[in-house]
Amino acid sequence: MMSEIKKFISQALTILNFTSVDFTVSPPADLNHGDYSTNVALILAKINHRPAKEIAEKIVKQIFNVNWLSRVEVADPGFINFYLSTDFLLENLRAILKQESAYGRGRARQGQKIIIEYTDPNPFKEFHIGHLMSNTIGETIARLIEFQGATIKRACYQGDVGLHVAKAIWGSQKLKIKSVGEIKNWGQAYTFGAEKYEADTIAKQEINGLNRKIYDRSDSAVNQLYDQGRRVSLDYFEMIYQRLGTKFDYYFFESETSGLGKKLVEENIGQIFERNDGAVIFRAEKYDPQLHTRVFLTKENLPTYEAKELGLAKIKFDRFAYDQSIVLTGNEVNDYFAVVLKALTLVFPELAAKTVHLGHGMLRLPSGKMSSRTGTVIAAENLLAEIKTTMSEKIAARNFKPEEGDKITEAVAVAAIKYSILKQALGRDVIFDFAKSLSFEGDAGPYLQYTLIRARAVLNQAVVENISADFKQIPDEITELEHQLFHFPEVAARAARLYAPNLLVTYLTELAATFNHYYATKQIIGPDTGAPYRLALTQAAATVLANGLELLAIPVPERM
RNA sequence: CCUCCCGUAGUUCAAUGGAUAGAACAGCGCUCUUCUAAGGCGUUAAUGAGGGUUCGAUUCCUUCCGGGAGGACCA
Repeated sequence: MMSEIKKFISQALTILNFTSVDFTVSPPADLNHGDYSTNVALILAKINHRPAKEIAEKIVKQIFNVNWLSRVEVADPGFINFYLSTDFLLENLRAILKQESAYGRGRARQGQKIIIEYTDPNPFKEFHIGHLMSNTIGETIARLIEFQGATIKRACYQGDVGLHVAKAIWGSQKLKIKSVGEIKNWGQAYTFGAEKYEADTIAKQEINGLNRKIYDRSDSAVNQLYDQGRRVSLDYFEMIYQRLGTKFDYYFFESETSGLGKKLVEENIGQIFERNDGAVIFRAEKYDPQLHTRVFLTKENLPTYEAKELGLAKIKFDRFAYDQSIVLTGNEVNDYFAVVLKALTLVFPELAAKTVHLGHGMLRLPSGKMSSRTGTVIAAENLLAEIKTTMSEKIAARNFKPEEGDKITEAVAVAAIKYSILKQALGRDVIFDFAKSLSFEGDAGPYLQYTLIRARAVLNQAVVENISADFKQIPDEITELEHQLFHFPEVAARAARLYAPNLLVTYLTELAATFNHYYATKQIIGPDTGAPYRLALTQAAATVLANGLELLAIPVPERM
C-alpha cells in the first residue's frame, strides 16, 4: 500500500505542476495519525514558499475514488495522513485466517541464496552466554530473511585447532581426568590449562609443544584425546541447538580453512600482503585510514584467524554459491573484521561484495564482562537452569503435572532469555538482570507467550460452545487491533531489511498489549450476536502472534 | 596517543530527520460471580553539555565531558 500511496502522490504532484521531490510514506509511530503518513507537503513548502498545509490540501484534493482508504486528512504542521477503510481491513482479516502461518511473508529476498554464520562456539571450551546471544540473534535474522523468500543456509564456524585446544588437552592430562566423555570435565580442563598457561612458563612451553602435536597429529595418545573431546563438545552443542531451535546446514572448522587461508596469503605476498619482521602482514590503513595493520601469517608461518577467514569465504561459496554471506559475531571484533573484509576485497572482490558483517553486543552481568579467560564465564546451560529453577516455584502453584510443568518451564525460560536479547537493537550490550528476567511481568517473553495462549484458550472455548468465526455481524467501530494486524507484514519486512529483530519484538509487544486490552474490555464469547466476528479477530491476532514468535524462535507451550 | 561504538524517566530498554520522545520494572491507587489476573486501567518521571545544518534533530556535523571495545604474530 505504501507504494500505491506514493504513486498517487507522484501523480498529484505532476498534475499540480510541483517539482518531484524525495518524500517518504510510512506508518507513523502513533496509529492515531493514520495507517500511513507522508511528509511530501513539508518538503514542498520550502521550495514553493507556500505554507505546507496549503500544499497538503491541494494534494489531498487530487486523491479520490480509492476504495481502500476511508479518509485522507491534513494534520499540523502539514502531514497528510491516510486511514485504511474498514472493508479493506476486514478483507485483510480474512486473508490472515486463510493464509495462517504464511501470513506476513514477503518477497524482498525472493530467489536469493543466503548463508548466515552465527554462534561459532569452540570445541573444548564452554558454550557460554555469549554464544547463546549469537545463536539467538542469528537464528532470528535467518528466519526473518527466510520469511522474505530467500533460501537460507545456516552455518557454524568452529575453532577445532589452536592454542585453546592445546590448553584443554594439557589440562585434561594434568588433572588426570578419566571420563573425558563428559563435557563439564572439558570445561574444567580448559580453565585449568588457560590459567597455567599465563602463570607457569613450563606449562606454557608444554602447551605450545602440545599445540604442534595436535596440529600435525603426530602423537596417537593426543589424537585419541583430541578426537574424543571434539566429539563430546560437538554433541553437547547439538543438544543446546535443539533447545534453542536451531538446525545448522553446514559446520565449518578452522582445521579446514587454515590450509587454504595460508595459501591465499602466500600467493599474494608482494601484491596485497608483505613480509615484516618474519611475519606476513596486511597494511589496511593504506586503503582506509580508519583501518589498521594486522598479521595474517605468524613468524612460525601459521595462519592467523584473519588468513583463515579468507579461506572460509571461499569454502563457503564453493559449498553454496551465495548471493549474500552474512557473518554475525560479537562487536568486539568489528574493527578487525573490517580489516579482514578489506583484504577480502583484494583477494576475492566478488565474494567481498556479497559479504555483510554484523556485530552484536555482549551479554553482560552486573559484575562485568564475562570471559572464558578470567574464569567468570557463565555457561548458557547454567543460566537456563537458573531461570528454570526460579520459575518452577511459580509454576508449582498452578498444579501442572511434573512432565508438563517441566515443558512449560523450559519454554518460558527460553522465551525469557531470548526476549531480553532480541528486544534491543543489535550491537548494544544486554545487561542481564536476573530479578527482572525472572519476574515475568510486562515487557518480557512470557508476556507474549501468555497472550497467545490466552487467545487460543478463547478459541478452544468457542469450539466447546460451538461458535465459529464469521464476518456476518461487523461492529460499527473497528479497533486498533485490526489496524495493527494489517501492519505485521511491513514490520517483518523492515526487520529483515535492517537486520533488526528488535523492531519485530516491539511490534509484537504492542500487539499483545492491544489484544490484552481488547480481551479485558470485551467479552469475546459474549451473549450478543457479535461473538463470531470477535472470534475472527481473536483468531487473526493469535495467528500473527504465533507467526511473530516463530520468527523469534520463541517456543509456545500449550498452557502456562 | 589513534580508531570505532554508546550516553534517553530512579532502573533496563524503544523511537524509519517529523506530530504529544514510547514501553517495562520499581512506587502509588484501582480492577477477577465473565473466555487464563504471568492480565487490564489510572498516575509521577527522561534526550550528558555547548555550538552548527534543517521548515523540523534523540537521530546528521562539530567541540567538550563520561562509559565501552579495538589498535602486529590469540580469537
